[in-house]
Amino acid sequence: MQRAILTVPTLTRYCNELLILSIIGTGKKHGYDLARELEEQSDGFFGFNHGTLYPILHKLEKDGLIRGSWKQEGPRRKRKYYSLTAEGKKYRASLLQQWEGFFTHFRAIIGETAP
Amino acid sequence: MQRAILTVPTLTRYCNELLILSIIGTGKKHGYDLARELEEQSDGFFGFNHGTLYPILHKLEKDGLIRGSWKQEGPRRKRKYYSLTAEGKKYRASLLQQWEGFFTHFRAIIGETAP
DNA sequence: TCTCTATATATAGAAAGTCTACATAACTAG
DNA sequence: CTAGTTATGTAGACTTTCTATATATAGAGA
Repeated sequence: MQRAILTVPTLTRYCNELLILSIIGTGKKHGYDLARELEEQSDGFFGFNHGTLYPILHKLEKDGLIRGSWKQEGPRRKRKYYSLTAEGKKYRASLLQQWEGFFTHFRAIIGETAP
Repeated sequence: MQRAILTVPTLTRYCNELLILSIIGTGKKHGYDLARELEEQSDGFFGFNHGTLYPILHKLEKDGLIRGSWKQEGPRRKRKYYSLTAEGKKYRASLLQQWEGFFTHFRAIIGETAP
């Protein structure tokens, strides 16, 4: 059997990427806004450190999965907005599929969570 | 809201612990056997490197979550068998609960996986 | 007997990735 | 005009896994 990319050791990284790609997928976002939306949508459960978020965004952009463009806003303020590329959409779909596999296998081993 | 311990950054570690505690929970196991069972039960999806597994077992033992005891087997062969302590059972239950919370929030953000 | 493979435990150092803290700057409300 | 929020970014510490190596027993096959 082919070993999944979403094994436990790489889990953190792929989960972060999936969260980011999913939120960007709902419309153009800049980094700071993205972190806030993640926190709001999860009732504070998830939260990116900025020192974690920005390097991941840079990496995703370098890999061609998202496209960033600076936008002048106000007289001096600039924000960098990101959107998914076609490759990014494919990548997100593959991560979702991997996630399903992970969840199924993981759940089978850890058992049910009845109280 | 109280921040969960099973956030994305700590996910890998807690997943590994949960897998280990779950398999040990089904009966006394030694390390090598544990790795094999994990691989078999997940159809090869999961697999521990030995360099990862043994340090985790030592840490869990040091923290009083599992108890290890050497057992003479054959004339010269020794194996170290592990079993869950009462504290380990509680810890596993808390990890399971955290996992549920994680999954619910994560799924809400990444959306459905329809093809 | 000898050799190769599997079983079994363990550790050292490399590699990957996140976290904390800091740096910079503009906007906003009082 | 000052304090807090918005906004992006980097450096270095820290945590954890991964790869590779070391050691030793058991069993199968030539």
